[in-house]
This record gives sequence, structure tokens and C-alpha cells, in this order.
Amino acid sequence: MKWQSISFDWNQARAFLVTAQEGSLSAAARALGLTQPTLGRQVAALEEALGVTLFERTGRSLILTKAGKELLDHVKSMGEAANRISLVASGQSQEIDGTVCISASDTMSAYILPPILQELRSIAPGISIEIIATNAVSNLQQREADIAIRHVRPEQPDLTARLLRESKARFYASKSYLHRKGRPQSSNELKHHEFIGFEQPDKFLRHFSETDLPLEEKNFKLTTQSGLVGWQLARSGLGIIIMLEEIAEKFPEMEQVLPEAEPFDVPIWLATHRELHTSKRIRLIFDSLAKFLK
Amino acid sequence: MKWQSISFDWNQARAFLVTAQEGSLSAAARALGLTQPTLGRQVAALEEALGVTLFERTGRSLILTKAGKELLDHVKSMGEAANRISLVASGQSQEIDGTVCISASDTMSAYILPPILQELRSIAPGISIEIIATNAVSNLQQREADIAIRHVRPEQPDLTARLLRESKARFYASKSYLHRKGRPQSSNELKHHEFIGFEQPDKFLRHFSETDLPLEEKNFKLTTQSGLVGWQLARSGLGIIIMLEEIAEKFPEMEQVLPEAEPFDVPIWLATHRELHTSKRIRLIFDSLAKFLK
DNA sequence: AGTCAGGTATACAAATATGCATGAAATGGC
DNA sequence: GCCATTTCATGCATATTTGTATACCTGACT
Repeated sequence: MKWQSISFDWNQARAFLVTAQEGSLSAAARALGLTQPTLGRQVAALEEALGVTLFERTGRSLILTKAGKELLDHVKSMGEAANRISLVASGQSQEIDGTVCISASDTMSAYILPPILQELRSIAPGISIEIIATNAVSNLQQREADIAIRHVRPEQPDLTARLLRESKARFYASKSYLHRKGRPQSSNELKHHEFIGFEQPDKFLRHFSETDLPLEEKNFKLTTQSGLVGWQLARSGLGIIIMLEEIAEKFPEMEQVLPEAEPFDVPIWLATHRELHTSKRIRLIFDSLAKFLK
Repeated sequence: MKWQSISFDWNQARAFLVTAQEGSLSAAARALGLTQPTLGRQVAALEEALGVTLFERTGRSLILTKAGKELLDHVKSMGEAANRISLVASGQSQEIDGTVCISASDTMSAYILPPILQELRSIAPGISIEIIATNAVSNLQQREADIAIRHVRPEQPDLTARLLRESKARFYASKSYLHRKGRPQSSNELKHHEFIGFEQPDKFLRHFSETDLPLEEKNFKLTTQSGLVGWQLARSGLGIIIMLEEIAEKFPEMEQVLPEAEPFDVPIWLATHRELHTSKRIRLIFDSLAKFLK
């Protein structure tokens, strides 16, 4: 094997990758926890070493040259390999101390996780836990999180997933709202009510297209991507919102809408990357979450 | 994109890759042009950063741990990407100065190339030329050479190849040998002569299996992987050898065996990696070689 | 037009990594 | 069994890289 061709500075390749993807040296520096001059020098050194101009310096920002574009694919693939290294290494690591990154919806993070985290802290005081509270489905492949709590079946390959249980969700509204607008007696009456939606209204509506609920876009005058904000809006009497029973029951000012109707099934899945499941640390948190969430 | 997972030191990954492949820190240091303490510290730092033990230190040499084996594949793929970066960069580079690495058989290198190199030197004085004289088919993919002169059609993908011409090869022997053993008059008489072979006798014989020459393994008492050594052996009268006409004719003490027989066809191919063919420097040498060898 | 935000390039001090020299341990050959 | 050789680990002077502070540029908005 001839190693000459790979003996350029690999950190410079990393600098190029992140700079190209982030769009500027400064952004790349922030992403990598380095400084802008360092990234600038690394990229310049790589250009020198390869004998290729990667970026056109136009004062304000950098734009990739043709040669830079040609190279970017290969640097990306280097980055993907680096990502796998980090992933597999975390899995192989049998260190019990360290950080575990958990991704969950914001409502789960705010109302379900806190007491569980308390338990986890006493079980494994050496482990730092980072919560990614987002309703976007995080990408476990790209290591945005080590463990994800989800309400849809994880379909990506290379994932270890466990269905913990089926939770129930219902429509809720504040007593003040129901007092003002009246309590609907049948699902048909819902069409005259105001709902608080998640994300884009059309995307959210698709969930209800399978049911026989008469909901249209005009019912969703308020929409947010944040479950917590939506819940606060509902608590303020601004409309009807869907919420897990176990969370809603903690709020006495909130009342079930159509209490006789069947609740919606909401599965609770726990997922991690297959490689990570061999790690003592991840395994411990995964199993404990499974136990407490069940 | 989350960059955290790729922000470990990529040069340490390189250190791990080369160390694992070369089998020792010292060998890796030689390969990379660094020193053994440096490689040792880089590998140790990577183990620290990933929280994984990569090698079992058994005093003399290092052996990969299970975790190390798990990671090696991914580091290899990182190395392959790095290799492609270097390859594409060389192709994109429009610098005329630099080094070009040419691979050719040792006889070609010794008897055909020298006057051509003289020409190249005057055409492009800024280019350094490195000759890899070997009869092993060098791997252009792995960048063992930039340009290869071959006698078989290059079949690997991603290669740009040009058939320069069909050269002729014949059996030759020294006059002293032919005087001593007698000049064979028909191909049938060859079976009583001694031949000098290349590489493993069986491998070499396969080339003649398609012809009707009565050669067997016992005819090849002398074998070498070096064309130059073989030729010297033949010049010393030790046997019959196959050689390109254009080379053999420079040696008046050597004489064609069975001069009426048809010579063998030996194609001369010039090959380079497709990516490299866009480089001014490589292109210049490639085209010049094609011109002079034709 | 002027200001401001956000970007890149450069000078210099501090932190970091590298190479050299050397010691210790283990393998292979005599 | 011993010696020669090869390999990994460590201390220290040096070389390199990094970060801080700053100057300078560009494009957007008032």
C-alpha cells in the first residue's frame, strides 16, 4: 500500500468539509469549536497542499470553485466514515461515565421526563444527560441523538427500536373555552370549534383524514411547531388541542372534549442506533427509560 | 447537521489506520514520514478521545482489540475517501510543476525509457519524474503510480488507456549458448533447450499454452521476477529468453532463436486514472510518452 | 449616504504537538 | 542461553499550530 497520497493533513479536509457545508469560515469555526483564523489557515493550507483553489474569496463569503465542488463529494464521504467511527466507538466504549443524548418531543421532555431524569440521576450519577427537545424527527444515523423517544414506528435501518406501550391521546380544551363556546356533544359539532394545530396545518390534517372527524383547514387558525406553546395557548382558552391523557390530567383547568369518544392510540417507541446498543452507558439509559416509561 | 461527532482529530484516525495496516507504530511512522513517538501519542490520544482501547500493547508489537477491529473498516473507508481526494485534487490541479510517477517493467525502464526521459526533461524541466520499475501490475487506483506502461490491456474501471502499438517479442540466446547447444531448426527442437522464465514457472507457462510450443516446466530451470536479471543471465549464455525485438537488437552478442518463426505480439498500453487525465502535468507527460513510445 | 452586522485576513503571544535521544522489553537467530 | 535487533514508552528542547485582538472589507437597512 502506498500511503503517500493520504499523508496530507486530514484535519484540513475536515476544515474544508465543514466550511463548504456551513458556508463560511466563521460558521465552520463555531460548529467545530475552533476559531475563524484557524479554519481559514487550514483551508488555505489544504489548497496549498493539493495545489488546487477550493474557494473563490469574494470578500464577504466564500464560494466553491469547480475544483472544490469536484472534491466535496469525496470529503463528504470521508466525513460520513468519520461519523461512523464516532458512532461505533461510542458503541464499543464500555466506559460507564460520559454523555448520553436523548431526543424527545417537547411535551414529553417537559412533562414526562423530569421525574424519570431524577431517577436516572440517582441510578447513574456519572452520566451526563443532554435533552434534545424537538418535534422534528431527529436523525439517529447522523448522531443528532443517542436515544430517541418517538410516537411513530422508527423505520430507518440499523436502528434498535422497542415499542414500550400504547398511550392514549384526546382533545382537550380549557374550561373557560368550553364555557364560552359550549361543550360539543357529538363529533359532528367539532366543525364549529377552533383547534390548535402542529406544524403545517395540511400536514397535521392528514393524521385525521383516516378518521371520520369533520375537520378542515379552516378549523386550524392557530398553529405552532411547539407542543408546549400550543398547550399554553389551549390553557389560555384559545382552542381545542390534542394531548396525551397522562399529561393533560395534571392540569385541572383542562377538560376532555367528547369524553365518551374513543381516544387516539399513540405508541411510544424507544430507539437507538444498533451500534450504540452495545455500549454499557447507552444500554443502561435505554433500559432505564424503557422501565420508567412503561 | 451535527458536527460534534466528527470533531475528533482526523489525523489521529489516519495514525490508527496506518498503524493497524502496517502492523506497528514504527512501520507506520516510516510510511507517513513521521516518528514513532508521534504515532504512538496520536493513537493513544485517539483511544482517549473515543473512550476505546484500540490496541493491546504486548511489549513488542500491537494487536488489534475487538473494538479496534470493529472500527478498522470505517477508518479504511475514510482512508479510501482521502485517497480519492488526493487523486481528484491531482487531476484538478493545473500546476505544471510537480512530480509524476511512472510505472513500467524493469526492462522498459532500463532500455526504452532513458532516451525518452531525456526528451521529457527538456520539454518540461519543472516536472520531477519518478520511475517505479516493477513487473508487478501496479495499482493505479491506489495511486502507486500516476501513469503506467503495460503489456496487457488495462481492465480496471475508471482508467483512461491508450493502445500505442503492437511490439514484437522473440526468443533470444547468446551466440555462446547457441554455439554450445546448437541452433534449433524447428520449434519442436526447443524442448531440448533451457529457458529463463519470469515469476513462477507455471504462471509463465500459461502464456505459451495457447501456442503449439512444446515447453514444459522442466525447460525452465532458471526463473526470476526481474527482467533485467533474466536478460543478464541469457547474455551470460545460461539459456533462451523472450525479449522485445527492439531491446534485443541493441545487444550484438544476442541472436534470434528460430528467426523464421512468427514473433509474439506484445501490445504497449499507456494508462492513467481518469481523474488524473484532466491535470495539465499528467496530461503533458502522458501525451509525450504516447508520442515517443509510438 | 451612513451605519451596522457579519464576514475574511493578519500580528503576536500562548498552547500544543513534534522530533531526538534514550531506556526498557521482547522476539528471533546463533 | 545469550546476543543482536526491533519495537514501544518517556523526558526535554524545539517547531508548529492555535487563539486573541484587531484591521479591513462587503452587503443590507434606515
